[in-house]
Amino acid sequence: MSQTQMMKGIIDGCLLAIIDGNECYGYEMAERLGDYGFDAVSEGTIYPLLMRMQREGLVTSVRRASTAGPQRKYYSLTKEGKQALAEFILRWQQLEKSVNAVLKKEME
Amino acid sequence: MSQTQMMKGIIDGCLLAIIDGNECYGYEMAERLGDYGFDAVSEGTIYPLLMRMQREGLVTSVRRASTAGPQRKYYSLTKEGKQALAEFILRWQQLEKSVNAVLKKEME
DNA sequence: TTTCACTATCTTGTTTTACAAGGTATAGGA
DNA sequence: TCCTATACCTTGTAAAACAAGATAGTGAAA
Repeated sequence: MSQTQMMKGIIDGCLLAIIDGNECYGYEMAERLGDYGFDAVSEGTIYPLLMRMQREGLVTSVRRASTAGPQRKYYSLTKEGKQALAEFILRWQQLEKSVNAVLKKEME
Repeated sequence: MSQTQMMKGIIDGCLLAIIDGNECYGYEMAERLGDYGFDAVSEGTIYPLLMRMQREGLVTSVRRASTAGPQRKYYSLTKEGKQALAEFILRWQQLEKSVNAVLKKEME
């Protein structure tokens, strides 16, 4: 069991939350997740995820010049994306509750 | 994003916790997870997981007769299994902290 | 001036996960 | 006798997360 495996499906929601807070681009999202305490999330994970979420209509993107390198692709949430984020939060809270219930009940 | 995807890698740890609490068999673990608030976890998920964990030396099993059906396969944790459980708990707590940090910081 | 480090995106191929669906078999009750 | 609940397992599928590496722009040091 790696940290990796526990991440599945959760990064999506966290990306939505970050984008909702403020228009953001992939490279920065990876850094931010690191700041929040996640194991370094690889770009090979983030970019395909962002592209999938765009395909699904949860986010839109615009390219903008950077002062320090190639163009950035800034993402924003659509109405569907905001909805998906709200649903993610509910599911996360339910999951948190369930796992903690198992750990608490079984660990004493 | 389905509930499913958020589960990845977490069921393992919960099964270890359940087994640690008390010797248990697969069919019952599925029921218990349901009781703890998880979406019904399919047997197609649980049995392969248990077999993998046995292959990895985290659990051992013994067959015992049941009063109400075919033989049950009771699982117990090995020393390695207890170790894996302890590691899971740490990783879970770290994950919980990180996700909540993202949600809190970005949602205000 | 060329080379290095950092910034930034994307692709390919692999491993693993979770599951749906279905198979097998035992026991007890209607 | 047949149904339901109990109990285990297998096969095939879709998707997730990543490692590794390709591509390219910028600026600063050497």
